[in-house]
Amino acid sequence: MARTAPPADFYRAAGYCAEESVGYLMKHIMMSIVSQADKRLDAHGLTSAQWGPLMRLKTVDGATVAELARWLNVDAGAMTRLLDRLEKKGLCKRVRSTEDRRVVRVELTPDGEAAIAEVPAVLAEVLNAHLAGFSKTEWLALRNYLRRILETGEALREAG
Amino acid sequence: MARTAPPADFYRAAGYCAEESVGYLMKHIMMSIVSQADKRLDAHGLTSAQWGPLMRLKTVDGATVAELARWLNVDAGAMTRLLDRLEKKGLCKRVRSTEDRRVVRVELTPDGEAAIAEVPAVLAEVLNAHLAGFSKTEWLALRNYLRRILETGEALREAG
DNA sequence: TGACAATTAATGCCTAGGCAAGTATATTCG
DNA sequence: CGAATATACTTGCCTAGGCATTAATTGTCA
Repeated sequence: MARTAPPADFYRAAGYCAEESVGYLMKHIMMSIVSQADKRLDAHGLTSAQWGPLMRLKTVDGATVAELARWLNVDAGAMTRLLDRLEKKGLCKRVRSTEDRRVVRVELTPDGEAAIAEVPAVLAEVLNAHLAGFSKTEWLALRNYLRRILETGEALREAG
Repeated sequence: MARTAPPADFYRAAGYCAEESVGYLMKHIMMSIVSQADKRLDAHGLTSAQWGPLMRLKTVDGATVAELARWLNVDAGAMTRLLDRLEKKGLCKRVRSTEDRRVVRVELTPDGEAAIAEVPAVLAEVLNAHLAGFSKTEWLALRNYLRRILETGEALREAG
């Protein structure tokens, strides 16, 4: 395992200011992105939480509940209930596996495929709108920063 | 109103890849930060959603429900229920205003003040841990990028 | 083989947010 | 003054996630 860098020293308990925290900024950016995407996806009968598993099913049809939950980094119970709602709307269906009878495979229905048709366009549009004014160099730098933070966060979780 | 830059052109519907999206990256970074902070704040009986209003009350004691909701960018109904839970735990109390009887002022109790004593240290620690390996220049650049995106997002909301 | 452990899904109970409708109070204007 | 309007919560109903427990099934190993 690669040795990890020591923690940074940018924030301190005394005089901590929310508006200067990258956490505060990212939280509010995400709220903006999600609400914009929700507004546009509402017309297709989807919420921002629902297109995730459907999009995953588009590339990995027959994925299991556990796989979807891991992929989206959510609880298995939450995924069960999310699939309940999607199945009730007829966008996917569950099929008990015959090889391993514990496993449930999830399949996209034609209605489900239709529902997610516009999702990539909506996401691209919303992201591009939020990145107005960014040069390609800046965008790449931002993406690298974010990737590094995410890797550090994953290392933190593994370290406990 | 300042003229806004045209949307960027970094993402496209065809071949859209979640892992390359700054939205996906920020979402998972926030999940990591929140879960780390939650783990540490659990010892003080707080959740990540609960320290927000309490910290705001520390600087603006007697803030109204509407002010707290605006500050945290959440629904007024959600704030009402969050305060229900905080009040039940004895961390704050509601006082009906006498000047304007529609208004409810929220005040921090001694238990509430004690509960948030460690919050700034926890937040600083979690953020610094996630920023391990960042130079001060990189951190400032990241913060600027995030601020610009947030401003663009707010302009989008106002524009509708 | 048979007890034990591990895995998969599902369920109950909790916190939590969005939206819409309702209630109480305050303000504005004819 | 009095009706219309606006504001400040509150509540109900929905989606949504975390944690703990349970049931069914599979794998392991003595």
